[in-house]
Amino acid sequence: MQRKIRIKDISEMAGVSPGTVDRILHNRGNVSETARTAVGEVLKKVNYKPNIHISGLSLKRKYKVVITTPSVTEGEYWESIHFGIQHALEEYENIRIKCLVHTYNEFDVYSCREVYDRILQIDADGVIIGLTFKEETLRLTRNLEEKGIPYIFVDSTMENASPLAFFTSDHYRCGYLMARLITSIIPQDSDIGISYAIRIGDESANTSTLRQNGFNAYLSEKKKTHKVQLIPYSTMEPEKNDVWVKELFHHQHNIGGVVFFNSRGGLLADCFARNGINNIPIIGVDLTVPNIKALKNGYIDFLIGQEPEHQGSLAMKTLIEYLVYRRPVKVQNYVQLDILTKEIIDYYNQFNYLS
Amino acid sequence: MQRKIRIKDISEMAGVSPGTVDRILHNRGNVSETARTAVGEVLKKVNYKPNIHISGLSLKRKYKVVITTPSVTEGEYWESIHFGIQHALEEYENIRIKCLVHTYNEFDVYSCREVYDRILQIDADGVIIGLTFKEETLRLTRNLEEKGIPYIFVDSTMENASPLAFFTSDHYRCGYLMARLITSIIPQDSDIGISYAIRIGDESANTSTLRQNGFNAYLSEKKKTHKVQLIPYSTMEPEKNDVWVKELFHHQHNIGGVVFFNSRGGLLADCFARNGINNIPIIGVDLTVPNIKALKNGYIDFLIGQEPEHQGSLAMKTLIEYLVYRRPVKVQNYVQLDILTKEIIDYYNQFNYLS
DNA sequence: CTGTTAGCGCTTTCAT
DNA sequence: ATGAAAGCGCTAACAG
Repeated sequence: MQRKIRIKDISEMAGVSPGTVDRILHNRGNVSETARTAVGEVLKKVNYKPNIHISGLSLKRKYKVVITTPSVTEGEYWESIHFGIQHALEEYENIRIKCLVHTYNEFDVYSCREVYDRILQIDADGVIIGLTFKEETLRLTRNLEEKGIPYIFVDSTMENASPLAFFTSDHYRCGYLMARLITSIIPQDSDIGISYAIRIGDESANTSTLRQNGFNAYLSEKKKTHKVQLIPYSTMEPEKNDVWVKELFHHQHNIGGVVFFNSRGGLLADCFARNGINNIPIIGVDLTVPNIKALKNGYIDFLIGQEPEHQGSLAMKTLIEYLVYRRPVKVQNYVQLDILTKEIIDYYNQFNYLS
Repeated sequence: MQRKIRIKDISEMAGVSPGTVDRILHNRGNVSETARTAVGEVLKKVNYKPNIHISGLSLKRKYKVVITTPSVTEGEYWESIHFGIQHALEEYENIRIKCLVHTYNEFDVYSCREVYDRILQIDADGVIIGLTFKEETLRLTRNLEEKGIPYIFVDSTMENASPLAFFTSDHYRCGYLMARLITSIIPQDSDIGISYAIRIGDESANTSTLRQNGFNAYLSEKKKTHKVQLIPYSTMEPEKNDVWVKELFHHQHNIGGVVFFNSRGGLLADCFARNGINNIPIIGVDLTVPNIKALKNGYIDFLIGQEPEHQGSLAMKTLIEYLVYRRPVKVQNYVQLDILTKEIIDYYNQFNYLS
């Protein structure tokens, strides 16, 4: 294992000064073709890996990064994404990054538009986007592209956009997995209840739909004959939920298990608990505080996690490495899908070890 | 958000020079009581967080770290642990660490003793231990303790030792989880086959036993009435395995599912495949290459992963931070237990994003 | 266009 | 016992 190669080593090999090598590495211009080729030759031979921490030490450049996601509620999904972003910033503490967080109301497209307009006023170096409204976001990304500002998606991605990268879980596969799990633990002839969130307006949540598609795909691929019953759920008028649930379950019913494709299933589990509905397996997504509580209490059987901290952290790290070194970026990045149960949820805390 | 506090800031507040602050921070001695208390006062007030990357830049001290584990086979469990350790070393590239890897034959206590004797000759700054033989390891750790050399366990820990820390999964809980999973997918009145590895000598694998205990605990807690049938498995005489398996399954049998508590289950799955035994759910541990293959092919239904890369990486990071800053260390560290299925195994590749 | 120099935060060395 | 100064690898500012 040889000594690490430094800029000084390269400059000596190429017969130029360290300053010139630096200029070449960072495309700062003011370099003769001769010098460029000489250094290029050396770079081909040696495996130079710049040390970003030390770069940061002398890098005067300040970067402005905008983060835009739905509003952050404590203990919920988006908070984890933001934690991950913070974690990356701590790891790259030597790079001077100003983080501007702009959140919008995910149930209100006007709020989103307003926030996006504000973002477009900012002369940002990069943007991390957690999207909800496709049309609005498309307008944003088009504008960013015109300005040459790179952007990265977290949580989900979108057609017709050209992000620098995206970090999401495979929502379709998530639904597919949920179908496999629920069908493996309920009787073959029972029905499956699907909880769906009532939304105002025509924007249906992208990720839930993808999961639903994956779910359906599994059922038809495996020729499963379970009937599906929809269970409405309202965030706006929570008092209705109990009524709906009662209606469905206090009659004769054949529901063997329930799945939910959005992250609010813990609340449905509460609703079941209140109405004395036990022994119905529930499978859901996201490790929000209410969901985890329901998992621990035994109301939810499986939760699928999509590593939000990891998504946020990877997005920010990727953006930083791109901004500082123009490091080539892999566009499609699918994070792991975690299956959590009551038995192992206690060990599910990432990033709590050292920092 | 205020500017980060530096040593220079502290020295100015305490009315001493940066050199003195450094001496205090690192317990290098040659400091008057007056200076120590003055700086101590300031440190209490401000939240100084040293920057280990920059420290490394000027740190002349070289550290020698010994890694000792069972021999590493490609695609197997211990390789992942070593990958994780490498990953941590890359992240802390500025710290000069010489890594001495000493592996032993995990089926041969004499090999282990020999390796440990060699290790004791080394004047190491720290040791990372993946243990197999308890008695031998106890002798090693006693000696290390006498010499004041800190050591960290990965994969499993041991009573009567005083490691700086250990990073393992909760094996008991792992077995408990496996019991929950298998019983939720097999008929109530069917038997469960348990594959066990035949070992030479009286050393039974610690981790497998713990898993077995957890498994049994679940069955009795939940009053499960499944009968358990043992299926021997030999690494030494693989030709016997087919015979045993045939014997068990070609008679009338009532085995609804099989679990294995060691990492070699993929081979048993192969054995099943060769003998035309399908449709028997198998649950196992560890994401070795053969296991993953069997999972993808549908021969294994669930694999439990214990984040070996993470274990290795955390162990090394912890050791480094302790060596450089005497950072206080949390002793007991349980990593996550991952439940993997065919559907999501493709997304299970850690550390593949940026490095 | 290019080499030299100073300086980032930290540790180490060298005077004092 | 302590402050001042040099230097780690890198980038930025300056002088040519």
